[in-house]
Amino acid sequence: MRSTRQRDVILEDLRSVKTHPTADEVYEMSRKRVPDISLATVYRNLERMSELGVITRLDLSAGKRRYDGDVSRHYHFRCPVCGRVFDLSLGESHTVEGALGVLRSLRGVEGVLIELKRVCAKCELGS
Amino acid sequence: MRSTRQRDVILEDLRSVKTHPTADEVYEMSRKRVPDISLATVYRNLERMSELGVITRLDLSAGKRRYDGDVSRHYHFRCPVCGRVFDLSLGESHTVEGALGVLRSLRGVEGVLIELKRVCAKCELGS
DNA sequence: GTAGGTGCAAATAATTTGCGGCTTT
DNA sequence: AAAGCCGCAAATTATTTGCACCTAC
Repeated sequence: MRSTRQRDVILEDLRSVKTHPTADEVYEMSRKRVPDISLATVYRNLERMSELGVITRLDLSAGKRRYDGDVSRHYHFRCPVCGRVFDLSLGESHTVEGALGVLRSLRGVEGVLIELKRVCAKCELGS
Repeated sequence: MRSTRQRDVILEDLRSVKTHPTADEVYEMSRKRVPDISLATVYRNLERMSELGVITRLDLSAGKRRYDGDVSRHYHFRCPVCGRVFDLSLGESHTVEGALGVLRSLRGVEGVLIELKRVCAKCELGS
């Protein structure tokens, strides 16, 4: 994958925020520095970079897909009302159970989704 | 909400399967008994019934929304490769932690998503 | 009788793709 | 120069909506 102005800006922009922007939101950010960038390019690059593991793709909303510039191991939760996606720290134990504890202890945010990145056997086995 | 042939068939069909069908899949099922049912009617009814709590709407895939005829308290997980959504029992402890234990103990299926049905404070507080 | 429901077709919304031209390497 | 990108516009996919007709209560 070679380096282009568009790709670099998209990645920088994605990494500069802690929200988990949609392709559209990244497009609006990147347009400020590369005014004639196209939405298709943003989609293509986000897709490409998530395939390569440079960024993370979040399929946590039914409507829009979101992206995360942080590829370190952590979980997310999403509010079913507003659709926002928040980071969830792993907690002291560094396990999912720990993350659930952190989630419960948060004042205000009660949490919605926890994401575990594994694949079911049916898929690993081929089809 | 009054009872119509279409609505009744949609609900029966949804309840008759343990997969978590998309609107499209429900449409294909219901068409067998009500050949001239329209996809719009299926969408409208699934949406309506999930608002009323008669069925559950699952926003677990980025692409398609899925529906569950089982409204009892339970969680789901989704394979990130094939997109299928499976039920996850709550386990002996009847808690999320219990469900995670069940998930881990399953041979083959290792799990992907856990869903907690709560809302974040920002939403409860108004906006 | 009428409020609510239905089918159809058109409209949105999110994402993907074909293609001719431009840029890295 | 060649492979890889890009912008644009058209195509797809999932879902929603407007409207005229229909039907359960």
